[in-house]
Amino acid sequence: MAAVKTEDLAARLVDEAGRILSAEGAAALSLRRLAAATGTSTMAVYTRFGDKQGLLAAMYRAGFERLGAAMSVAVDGVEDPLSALAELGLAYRRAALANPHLYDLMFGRPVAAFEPDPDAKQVAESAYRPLVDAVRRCMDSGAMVVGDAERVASYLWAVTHGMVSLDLAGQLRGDAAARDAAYTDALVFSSLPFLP
Amino acid sequence: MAAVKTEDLAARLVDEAGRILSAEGAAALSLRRLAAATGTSTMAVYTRFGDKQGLLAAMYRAGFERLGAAMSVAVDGVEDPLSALAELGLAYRRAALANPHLYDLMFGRPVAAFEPDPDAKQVAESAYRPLVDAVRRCMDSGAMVVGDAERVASYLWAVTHGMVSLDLAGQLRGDAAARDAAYTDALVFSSLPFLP
DNA sequence: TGAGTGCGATAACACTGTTATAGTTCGGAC
DNA sequence: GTCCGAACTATAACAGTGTTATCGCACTCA
Repeated sequence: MAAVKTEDLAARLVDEAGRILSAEGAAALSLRRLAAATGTSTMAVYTRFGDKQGLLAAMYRAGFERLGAAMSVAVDGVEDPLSALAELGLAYRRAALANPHLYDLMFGRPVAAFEPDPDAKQVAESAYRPLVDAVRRCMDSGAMVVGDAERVASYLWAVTHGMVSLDLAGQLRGDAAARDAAYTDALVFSSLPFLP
Repeated sequence: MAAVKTEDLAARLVDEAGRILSAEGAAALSLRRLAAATGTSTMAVYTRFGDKQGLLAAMYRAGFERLGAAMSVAVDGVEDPLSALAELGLAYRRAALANPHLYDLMFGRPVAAFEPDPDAKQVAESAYRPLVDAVRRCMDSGAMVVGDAERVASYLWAVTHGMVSLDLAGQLRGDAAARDAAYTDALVFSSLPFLP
């Protein structure tokens, strides 16, 4: 028994923790529960991640890595720069709605004032990179007025994040179809100030 | 001793809980701590609010009531409809930055998957009303293209909320002044699509 | 004055994250 | 083959959490 490499155990802990978080929320994610589900003891978390915060930080990193990957895939092969921008927006919402609790961990403080360490924030930056690149492509191709790409990207991100966040908090009225439509409208509105 | 009416005790519990939440975050808000600070026992929370969720719901309500009041005051006496809209946006951010943890409670799920009950959401709606009114005034006065005021207000709210939320999560780069500027820029950008 | 009733204080229960201790297992050296 | 050393893990204990049952007090009303 115990034919599991230690490297795999760390990954399995993060995976299983993500599963519990997605399925039952932050309140259900206890170390005893996680240890039982992974077939080990709570000490595994402490030797691997230091404490629960370390585990959450690893989940935070994994979440942004997956988000960044999903965003990259979304624009892969899309020629038209404005279409690529729209695809990014749609992919962002899709990822958030597919795993709301993980989204909470990444963009809120669902558990005990968890503060990501600086190098974890670097990973968050990398998920933001495809958006900046897409905006820059729009400017280079003349689809957008030339300006500060970072600033524009930051604004576009705030719009998508705001819509998704209000949606998840139950603050947007209307059924699912109406909220879908409101989101695509928001994508259009957000880019209008920067079109030539 | 004990010259405190029961009505006052409920209010004092909510007040003191808000103080602890603002000062030290959600992790520090325990019932024993709250009871000690208020000079009573944990049972007071259970007889008044049922359980901790009930206390959080009361705080949620109080937060939105204060937010709505702050928004109403912000537009009070402002004649120009577009200026009123801008004042609302600034007041919103001011309120959020003044009490980030309460903002988390209202727009996220900082503690144990707390779900506000429907009538508490009604209070949240009332805080949203001044914004819809301001948009409608813009449309009536010709400062904005006539359209669905609720939909436009929802979009404007998403922009402000998105900017504030990313700011609080530490996802916006730049110093305080730069983030202030980015916010006022965002207020301008957000209204551009609806100007005549 | 006395009965009744609602409310708060106390203490216990099951749970949480964390840590100290002890045991187990695995690798390599003689 | 045997033994040592060093990780790692399981177990159990500690302080703290939300919650609840029990008990006693105080206040109200007849």
